[in-house]
Amino acid sequence: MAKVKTRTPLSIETIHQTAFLVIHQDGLEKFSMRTLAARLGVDPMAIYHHIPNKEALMQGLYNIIFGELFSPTQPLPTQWQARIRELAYRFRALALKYHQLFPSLIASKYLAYNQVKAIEALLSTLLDAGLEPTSAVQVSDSVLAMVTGFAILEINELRNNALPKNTAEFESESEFKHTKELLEPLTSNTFKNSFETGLQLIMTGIEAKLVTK
Amino acid sequence: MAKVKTRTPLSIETIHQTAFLVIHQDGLEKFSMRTLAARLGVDPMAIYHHIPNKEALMQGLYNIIFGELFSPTQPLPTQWQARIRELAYRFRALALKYHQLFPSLIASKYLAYNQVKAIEALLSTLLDAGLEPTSAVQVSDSVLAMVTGFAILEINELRNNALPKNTAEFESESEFKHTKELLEPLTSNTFKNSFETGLQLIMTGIEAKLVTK
DNA sequence: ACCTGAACACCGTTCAAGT
DNA sequence: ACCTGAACACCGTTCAAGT
Repeated sequence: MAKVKTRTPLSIETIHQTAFLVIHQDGLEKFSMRTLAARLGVDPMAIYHHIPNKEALMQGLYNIIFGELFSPTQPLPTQWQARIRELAYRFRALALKYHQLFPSLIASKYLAYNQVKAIEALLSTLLDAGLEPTSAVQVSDSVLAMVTGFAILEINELRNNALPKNTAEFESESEFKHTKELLEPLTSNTFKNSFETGLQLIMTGIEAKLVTK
Repeated sequence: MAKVKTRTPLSIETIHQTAFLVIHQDGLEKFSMRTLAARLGVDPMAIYHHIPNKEALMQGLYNIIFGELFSPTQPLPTQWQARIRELAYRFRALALKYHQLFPSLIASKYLAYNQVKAIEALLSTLLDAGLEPTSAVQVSDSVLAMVTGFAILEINELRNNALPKNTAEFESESEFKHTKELLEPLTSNTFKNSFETGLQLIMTGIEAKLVTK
């Protein structure tokens, strides 16, 4: 007679799944091997049977996140400009969806397998567009840098602190002369607008590169 | 008669200075309030008399780092293109100099005062170039995003893992068709080259924006 | 094969006390 | 005003043991 109290055995999938849950609900600060184990209803050390250490667990999460870039339901456009835009916007969407995890993901020293796949997709597209291999690598780095930078800018809502709420106080103690004309655009402009502008700057630059070739 | 054993009293400056030393020598992982106190020859709690918590200490370090952007010995160029390039390259130089600290600096939710000053310098320059305020903000965000992204790319030497050392193995298990023509540029191209290319892409884009205005 | 429990070597920080 | 020391509530991880 089989035991009734047989719990579903701990699997790497449930570990990942529960980790996403804990991080999303309680934030990355509250997330630890011990809080994760508690949520799993398991001894902290049980997790180590499926994963060598916390760093490996995090890398697994990062890889799952980037796997979503290639959801088969939505194929990438064929035109190279549209492909690059689509990849960039998918990256941004992931950054916002997993905003708790993204800053640490970005700071990570390693690339997950699905991140490499994303870079390959970028490189392929740029080669198809007609760039030389060396140019393609450099432009790919540039696109990657920009979307990465925008991710943390947007997640941390930086630049919202770039100018103070109290304009008068600021003007008195700063040599910055453009506060008045910039206060309105700085507060009203969204990061999505900036992201779009940044993408356009790069696309214009690429097209100029293709013409002068 | 004054005591002989009077040590130089702990100051915020020596705390910062020693923190930079410890982090540079032993890495950010080894850095803690306790290891810092040990290096200062002081009880861990002595530090808390000069600083509210570790987060504030880190913010202080970040602010000092960005203070170096405005070293009075080297004034910024007057021409707007040269100014932006100079600011970008100074940012990159700081990222490489303080590579141990930069990933956590970038992931930080707050902007240090001198970071705000740097953004102001960028914005001023773009207004001087002739951009509308709204455009200036969006382009400033783009430049900031790109240099920020390149900082972590270069520090973590990412993209070096983008393609495997073993080409044969890779080709067999991947749909990626461009390995051969990209292997050479991917290994030989430096991030400095990519940084320069990224900057050119943006500058070209800005100039196109100014013409069509 | 999978999980547990005690233990180790750490953290940041509070709080009461010393000079 | 400045520093100390014990203590609290945590970490990630090793190691020996249990089923």
